[in-house]
Amino acid sequence: MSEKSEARPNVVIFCDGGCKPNPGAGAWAAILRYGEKEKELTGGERETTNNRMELTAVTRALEELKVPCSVRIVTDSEYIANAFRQKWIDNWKRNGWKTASKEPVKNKELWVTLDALIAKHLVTWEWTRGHAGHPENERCDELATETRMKLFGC
Amino acid sequence: MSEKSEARPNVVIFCDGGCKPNPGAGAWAAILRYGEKEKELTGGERETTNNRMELTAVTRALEELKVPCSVRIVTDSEYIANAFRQKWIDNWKRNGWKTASKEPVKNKELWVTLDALIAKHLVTWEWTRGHAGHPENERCDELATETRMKLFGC
RNA sequence: CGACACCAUUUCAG
DNA sequence: CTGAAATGGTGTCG
Repeated sequence: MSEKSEARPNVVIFCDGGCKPNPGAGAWAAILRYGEKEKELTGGERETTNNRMELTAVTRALEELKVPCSVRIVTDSEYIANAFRQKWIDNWKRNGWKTASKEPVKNKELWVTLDALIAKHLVTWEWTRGHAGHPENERCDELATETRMKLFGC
Repeated sequence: MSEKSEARPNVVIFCDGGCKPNPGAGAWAAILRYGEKEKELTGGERETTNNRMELTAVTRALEELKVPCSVRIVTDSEYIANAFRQKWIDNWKRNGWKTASKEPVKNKELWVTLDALIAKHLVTWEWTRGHAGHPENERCDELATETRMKLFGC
């Protein structure tokens, strides 16, 4: 009910990423929804991991937003959702990007980029179980698979 | 070209196993080829799994060999082929028969038996995709199905 | 130890 | 085409 959030456009982002094999040829996809408008984004990399693709999907989607928004992000990656919902990332930043077991956090550059994008918006995270019939999640899955096949023939 | 391998008879083993339903009534079959000679083996169990039948097929075939041989084993089970080609079994032995995800390896007794048999021979593994027209693989498939029907009527 | 995701093969059912 | 079981692997975190 704050004046701040009322001023922001409401956007929903669905995203997914995959890799075949893992690690290997990967692809990602995202759907941005703003009112009646929808945009689909997708891309791939020849040598990557499943988690990097999941991170890339969110990041690329957020990069589309030109003004501060209220964003609901729907992902099936607990790796990503928990990093923000359970504040893992706050701990990482606090202690020099080390995990709870003192190992360096993987994919740090991607996390830093994502974290900076997140800061511009009012973000709520929603986790949905993969392959459980969620329409937009399944659409992203298909899109990413399609992209991977187009780009890498597998 | 080593004297060791020249001394060994050259044998080829084709094998397959199945289960209907899975788990349930299963059967296996193997073809041993040594020069012009061929022997067919088959058997079944009332309550088993697909993978146990695949393992049993190889094991029973190897048990026929009375002297150390050069053996080419042709299977459509990546479960079995990878256990040896990708050295899964070495890892299992190293860390107390736990899988990569710390679960106990299934069918351990069968693996141990098979591993001991393997050690007596010079074995090369060949994987062939199931139901892809490989004549001996299809023959084994037929044989096993026949056995399952004879023994369990299904 | 737990969780999620990604992937491979086989075996079946409809 | 749609399911599920039997088995394995990696990517990542608490």
